[in-house]
Amino acid sequence: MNMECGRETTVQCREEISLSQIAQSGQCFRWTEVKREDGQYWWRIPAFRRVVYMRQEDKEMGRLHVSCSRDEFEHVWAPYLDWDTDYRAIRAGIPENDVWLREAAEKGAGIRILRQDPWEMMITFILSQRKNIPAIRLCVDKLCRAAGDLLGEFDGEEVYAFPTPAQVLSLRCHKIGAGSCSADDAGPCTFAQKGIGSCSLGYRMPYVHAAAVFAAGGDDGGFSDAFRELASLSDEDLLTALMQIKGIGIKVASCIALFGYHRLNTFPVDVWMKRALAEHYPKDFSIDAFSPYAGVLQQYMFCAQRAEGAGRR
DNA sequence: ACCCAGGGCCACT
DNA sequence: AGTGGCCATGGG
Repeated sequence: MNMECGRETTVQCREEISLSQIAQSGQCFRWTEVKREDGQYWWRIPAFRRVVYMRQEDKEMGRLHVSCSRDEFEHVWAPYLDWDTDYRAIRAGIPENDVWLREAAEKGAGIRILRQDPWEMMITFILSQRKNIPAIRLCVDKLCRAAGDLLGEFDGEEVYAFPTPAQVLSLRCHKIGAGSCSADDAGPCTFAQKGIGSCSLGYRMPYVHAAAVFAAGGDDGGFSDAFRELASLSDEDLLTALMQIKGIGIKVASCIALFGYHRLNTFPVDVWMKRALAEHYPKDFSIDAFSPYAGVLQQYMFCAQRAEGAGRR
């Protein structure tokens, strides 16, 4: 019996699933790989105001060891991992003649589209713009430490929940408001007080503020009606509604829809996707060919293109 | 020092 | 309706 872990459960997926591939797929920015007291490397995953550990052996593409009860896994983490979606069937639908994509999909067969918190995805991808992935991780971590609730101490470090809209607004940094602010503004600045500058938000600070204003609502620090209604919109209407928020353009809106609302046919086009399309597809190619799971295929493409790029640079 | 990053806004045509 | 400069910050 492992006293530290409390419990450990082994679960078996019916198809491939790879924690390391998911961690590298650019959709989650808070996973941390840690060596625990049992000598094993685990992914420490904070989400939904909880923390769970997961690991798997090298050749166990479908088996997971998790640090929670079977009941919690089934109700919280299996949905998070999109446990029941048939990704093999999705890969089987890739056009026969698209050899590059078929190869990319086989290499990335363990990727899942996580069902993450929509609000967290909204803020995360707003601040992702013009940042590389390590910088996004750093920025999200700073924001959680500055504004989120302490969940506890894990592996010798404090882990914080992702802040609520009200908590983001409560930062009251003089730079976060929409209006300009002179350097001698003596107003409160929680960011500075905590010694973390401005959470590295940079010019995205008013965008984060605008999203928090949109999402904040209710007297209980919950979400606004406008925010809650997003979930019921069609894919197209969801993108349009998201883009009404200053700082959310088509790419960020697509990421929010794909990773926060599990709209598997939305196809975020970033610099990597532009390279992939330029290098592997004809100029007049239409991504309609990727329907109805364009978003899943996009993740295979994203990982494959980044792997190619890493070799050249 | 240099270039780049899971872009978007705004002022120009 | 398209296009280019600009934005602030950290990694490689």
